Amino acid sequence: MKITVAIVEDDKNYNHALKKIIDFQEDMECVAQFYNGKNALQELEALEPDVVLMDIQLQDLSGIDLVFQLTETMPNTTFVMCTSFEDDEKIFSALRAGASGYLVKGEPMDKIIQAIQEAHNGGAPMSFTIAKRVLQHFQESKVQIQSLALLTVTEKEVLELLAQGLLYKEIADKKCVTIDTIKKHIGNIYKKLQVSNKIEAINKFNNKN
Amino acid sequence: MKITVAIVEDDKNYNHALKKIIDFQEDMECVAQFYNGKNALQELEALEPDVVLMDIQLQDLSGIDLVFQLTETMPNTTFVMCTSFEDDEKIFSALRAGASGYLVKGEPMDKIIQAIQEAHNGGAPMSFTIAKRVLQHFQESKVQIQSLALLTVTEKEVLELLAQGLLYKEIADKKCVTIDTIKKHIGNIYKKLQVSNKIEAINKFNNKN
DNA sequence: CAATCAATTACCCTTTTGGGTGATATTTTA
DNA sequence: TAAAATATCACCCAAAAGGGTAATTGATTG
Repeated sequence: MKITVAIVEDDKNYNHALKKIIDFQEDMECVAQFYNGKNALQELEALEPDVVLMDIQLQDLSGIDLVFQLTETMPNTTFVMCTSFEDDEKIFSALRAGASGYLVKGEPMDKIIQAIQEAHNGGAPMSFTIAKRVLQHFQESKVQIQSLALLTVTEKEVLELLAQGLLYKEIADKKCVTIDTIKKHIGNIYKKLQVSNKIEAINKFNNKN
Repeated sequence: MKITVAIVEDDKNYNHALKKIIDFQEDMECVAQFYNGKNALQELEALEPDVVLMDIQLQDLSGIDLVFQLTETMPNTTFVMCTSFEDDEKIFSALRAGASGYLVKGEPMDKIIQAIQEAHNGGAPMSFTIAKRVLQHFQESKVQIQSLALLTVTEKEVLELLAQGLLYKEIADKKCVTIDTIKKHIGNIYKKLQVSNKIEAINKFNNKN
């Protein structure tokens, strides 16, 4: 069985080039080409391709929104984003929307073929630069982790519970101490983290900011 | 210039096998082998290898803690984790600690060589299964995004500001409305998200939980 | 051994939140 | 067009959060 592939890409030349190289493969077949988001949204569901190569910036719709909707109704299809520029937020929105892979254009054609196969096998093909961004996303939290190291064990436990949305009273009950003790701990936490309310503290805890 | 590589791995056989294959490469050289964390911690800094292959579970220390400390003092060294099993939490702690790559053992040797090169070139080599886990991590948030779709544009803006740690008053000023309006919006947000305080709302917004 | 740190409790006070009700103008939708 | 949703403002009230001071106990550390 050939892997069926659909292309959603408004650059006609690139779209055609992709089709050519896909059809050239023995184990692949390009079953549809779309040049805008609207048509893709209407017709893709009926086609049920194995893999969709999706441009991120279409004129009419955002490829990310498209993926967000289509992954709901097409559980057996995997989506690989293709984009000419890498914007941090775009990468993460696309991954959250349900994309299985993320390639930058200009990737050599054999890499794209390899990515289609990898995506179809349940993998997560990512371009060199994209994988690096994803890594950096995790490492940004390191600074926060270090500031959390200032906290005592009890303070960390309290902050953890606070981050879960518990009230002072509830934390006090859970730890079997009075609410005043919890207030004191939280006051100390705020001083150490140099914040002045729950949310700022929790943002540090959750390595946001 | 050869890429200098150090190995921290308590399985002697695997450690030796890695050294052999690395030294076999024309552009690489294994400059040190460690069989426990303590020695590695003491000696790695002086060696300044380009790449360290680090086992996650050493008998004496956690490879993750080791990476956390060493990345501080060795900014020019990249760390690639090697592990025999993939535990979600371990993966993300390792990445947060500063690892640049993450391989599962049993990866063919040529993949490991390729990973060393990729890591040294600033990339983020990850085994197939690891990359997939990382992807899934992002996609877990999709449910939350959908519940946020219930909110109106204004409500989303208010929630965004709330999540940044602004007070009602500050949000009101920024949007040039009264604090009562903001209170009303926030009340509506809580009803729609079925929560009863800031933190629960923000946790949904930040796709935690 | 003295000093510091950690955890605990208490009491004071103000500000911030959250929930309720009600009203008005505008826009969207059925 | 009538009904529903949205955005706006107001007032009331109670609960929760945050900041200050002070004191006790136990553990750790210089």
